[in-house]
Amino acid sequence: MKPTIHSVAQEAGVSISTVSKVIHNTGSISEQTRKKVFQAMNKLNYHPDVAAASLRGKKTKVIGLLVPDISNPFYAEVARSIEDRSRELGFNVMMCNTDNDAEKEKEYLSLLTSQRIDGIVVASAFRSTDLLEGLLEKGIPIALIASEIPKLSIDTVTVDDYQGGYLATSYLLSLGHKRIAIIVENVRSNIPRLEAFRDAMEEAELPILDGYIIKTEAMIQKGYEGARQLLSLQERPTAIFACNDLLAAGVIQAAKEMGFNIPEDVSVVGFDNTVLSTTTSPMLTTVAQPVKEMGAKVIDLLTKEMQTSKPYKERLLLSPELMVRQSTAALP
Amino acid sequence: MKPTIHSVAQEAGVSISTVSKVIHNTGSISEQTRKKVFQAMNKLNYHPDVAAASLRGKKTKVIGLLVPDISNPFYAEVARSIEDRSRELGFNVMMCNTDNDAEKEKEYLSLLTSQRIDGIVVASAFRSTDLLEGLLEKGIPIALIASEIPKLSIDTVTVDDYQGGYLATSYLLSLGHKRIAIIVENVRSNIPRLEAFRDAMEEAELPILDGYIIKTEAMIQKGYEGARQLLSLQERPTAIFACNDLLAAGVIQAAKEMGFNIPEDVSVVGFDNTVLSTTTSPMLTTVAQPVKEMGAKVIDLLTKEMQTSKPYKERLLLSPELMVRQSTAALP
DNA sequence: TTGAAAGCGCTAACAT
DNA sequence: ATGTTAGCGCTTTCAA
Repeated sequence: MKPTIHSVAQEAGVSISTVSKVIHNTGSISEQTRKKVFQAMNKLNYHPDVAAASLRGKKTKVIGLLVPDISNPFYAEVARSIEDRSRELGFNVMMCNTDNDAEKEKEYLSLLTSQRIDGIVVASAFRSTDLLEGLLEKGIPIALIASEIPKLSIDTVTVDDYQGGYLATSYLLSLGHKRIAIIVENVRSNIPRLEAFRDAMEEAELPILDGYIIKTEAMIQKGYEGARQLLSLQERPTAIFACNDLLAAGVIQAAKEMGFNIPEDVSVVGFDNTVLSTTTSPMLTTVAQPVKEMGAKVIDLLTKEMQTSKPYKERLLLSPELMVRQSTAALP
Repeated sequence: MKPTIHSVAQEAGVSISTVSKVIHNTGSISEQTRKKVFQAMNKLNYHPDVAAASLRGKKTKVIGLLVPDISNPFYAEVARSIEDRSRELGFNVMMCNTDNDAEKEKEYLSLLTSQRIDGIVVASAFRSTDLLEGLLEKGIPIALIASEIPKLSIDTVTVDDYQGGYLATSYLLSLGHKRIAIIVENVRSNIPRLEAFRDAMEEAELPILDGYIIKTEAMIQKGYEGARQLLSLQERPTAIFACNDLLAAGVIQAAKEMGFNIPEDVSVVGFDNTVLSTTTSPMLTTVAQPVKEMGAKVIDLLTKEMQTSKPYKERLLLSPELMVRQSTAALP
């Protein structure tokens, strides 16, 4: 039998409330009693039952995490940083993969709310926001990471996507490229990246040619297909900005397969700075998101929210950094 | 206020036990009452509180997952497959990163046991096994995936590591390679891979040269260092078997940097068939683990164990498959 | 400084 | 077919 607070009390020859006080360091107990209780806990290898404690209004020390897909290296790194910080603060993380699918998002949300979790971190797209709104109204602490929902007042941590897109585009521009194409993922975070691309091109008084903007999903295969399409164009681009590393990896594959050299014939820039960016060949020039900091920050915001529901929400935009590697070169 | 079984009962004008019966479809209730209750649940948007239910001896529907590092693509894929199957069966997954560190393993185990989880899946190394033994004795369902502890009687799902190692080595042998080196990770699962390597070499009556066996950790950087070491040898290997894709990616980097062509000068074989194996250039020949099946199987074993503690444990060895890509070639 | 007792939301045995 | 009731392990007044 698992030891309970009763068995500990019995073993120590005190009442259960005394044991509870010792555990939580509340009330006042004599040094002697405290020692007895600790001994009993050790002897029985007692661990308080969090479920029972949470029934009495305490917290569960569990945080729900909704990601599109943990096997996507970017989200794996996000998850890691979140779990690290959570553990430091004594929280466990419940992992949910939504595939950005509205049905799954809904299912998980209901699953999580019946699990009495203390808060939710969302990295999933949530194209339908009413569900989140509902939880927000109920006062369940929620925070967003690497995804934004502008119309909702909600704690958010993202990289500055606009700045990232601008960084990537203007770097290609500075290299002398004029025919630059972009492959974006069809999610909210990519909108500012595309916008920055447009702005940078306009500032440089350069046109975005027909068919130079491709919207697709975050898969290597999709990047591959997009690149084949772009590189088959009459006027093919000399540089491609792929809005995440997965897409960029596909672009590199396609370009090589079609006989183009990287970076001599085509420059490629990615986004995220995942492991992939160091295993492609040439290694990928990419926009780095400060994932460690983002994960830590989002948990800090969430736990702050759990303590006292703040009247205002915070929106953190961390700065991206361009990692120049070998997939980009000056136009000859 | 969160609705409780009481509020539902009141709303529906019945007793709480009737509501409970409706929820669990037990006892007998009239169609009419059932409908009333469902309506009330919907109206209040009621979700049963799992914590409270679990207090009464029911299950928590939570599975703990211990992986070394979720940001390692292999474990990310393992985690994904585990979560998928868990969700199908109505379980949530609590994610824990141990870094194969004994301290963290211990901490998480104690954290998980006080969380009243229904079972634990372990992919972490657990060099010290007494902790697991303790849980096993307590009757907590545990299952291992992609890691083995031969001396413990415990449900286990792994790829046939010996066969995988044999597959890789004999493929290189069949290509005419004679000077083959190996880089292994210093964990249990790699022991049979190394053993198979030795056996295959012996059967081919080929020696394993001095310094041709390198033991290290699963990091790109370590693979890189290992390869630099190997390729600097007087008698350098013509083929390198890296016991996971991360190491193999490092090997490819080092080889290229030193001016060797792959596969012309050096053949490289990896293990795991993660995303990385398709983003390296050339793409990596590697031993594929059937991750989807492994994840599903381990959850099936675990849930079976949760229902009735079987007197015997199962050990599943799934077959690996060699994925031949472009990093290997016949010796000229 | 300590202990008794009420109840958190729920299930299940037992009554009706 | 439906309701009453006794806890599950714990926290937290309140009383001693």
